[in-house]
Amino acid sequence: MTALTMKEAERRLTAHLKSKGLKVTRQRELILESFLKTGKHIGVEELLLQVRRRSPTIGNATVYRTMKLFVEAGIAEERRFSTGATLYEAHDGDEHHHDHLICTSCERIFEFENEKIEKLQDEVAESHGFKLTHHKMELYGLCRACQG
Amino acid sequence: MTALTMKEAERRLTAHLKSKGLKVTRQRELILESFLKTGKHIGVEELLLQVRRRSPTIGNATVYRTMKLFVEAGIAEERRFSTGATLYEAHDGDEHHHDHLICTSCERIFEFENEKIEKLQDEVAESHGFKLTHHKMELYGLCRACQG
DNA sequence: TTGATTGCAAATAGTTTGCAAGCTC
DNA sequence: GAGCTTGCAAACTATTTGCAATCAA
Repeated sequence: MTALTMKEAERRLTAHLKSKGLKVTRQRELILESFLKTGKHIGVEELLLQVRRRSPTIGNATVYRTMKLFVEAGIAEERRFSTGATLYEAHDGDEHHHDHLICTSCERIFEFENEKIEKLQDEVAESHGFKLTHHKMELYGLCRACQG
Repeated sequence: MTALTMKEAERRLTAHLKSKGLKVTRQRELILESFLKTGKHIGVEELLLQVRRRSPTIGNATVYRTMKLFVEAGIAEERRFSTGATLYEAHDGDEHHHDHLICTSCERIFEFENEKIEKLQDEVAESHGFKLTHHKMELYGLCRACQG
């Protein structure tokens, strides 16, 4: 899984902004940096805290708006797990899709890839006449550490 | 996929209530009836409308509380699709789990079962040391009718 | 009777929106 | 300078909670 680099992310962002007549702002760059730095599955609240360390007056609306922009720009993906709040993760953009294992006790989230499952999903979709665009698979249970 | 009958649902509900020292009330029975009658994937708001036709003063909090109870009693399952609000569906309770195909255009939801996928999921979980309790799989795309 | 339950209203969590002031191009 | 953006506060949506009155066992 190739990680999304800052360089590549900036490229996508500026391209997207330009194509929409939007602007590069200090806030957008700050949020992008914090977002990429903080790794997997970050929520708006946590991201806001990160960003405010460097720019204390930033508003939460800005972060919400910016994360949507990142999704449109192909930088971030939105995830809504059972736990309520929306989390974002960096969108690497290669063909390898990954899914999630979620511990219902400690709430930690692990990732996995499985090509066989992906293939079966395609088959299922096809047999129902569906043209698939994306999917979500989440396995819930107890992780090793929480099985006591 | 055996449908959940009213009789079976009532049995599960009274059993659950008894085991917890809770009570059978008019509201709980009304909500149960409306819930089972209305078929797949109903949200609290819609359910509330149904129930209020027969008992106009029922409060939404009661419906929320009752649906949680139904989940605990093994009568209902909670589903959070990408579309925001939580939907409930009847929990048949046999071993066959089903997943969803969701049309991103008309928002219709189709169901499917696939044992091979389930088996692979178990393998994945095991290889990560997880003890699985449940899962969610949603395939998004265009249904036959929406492919033009 | 007694404790669970209800309806209501107020509270909360997460997110969105309106707007005047401030930036970016 | 034009118009996009921001921060703030208020609005909104979905859900939860406190509480006095009511109901089931």
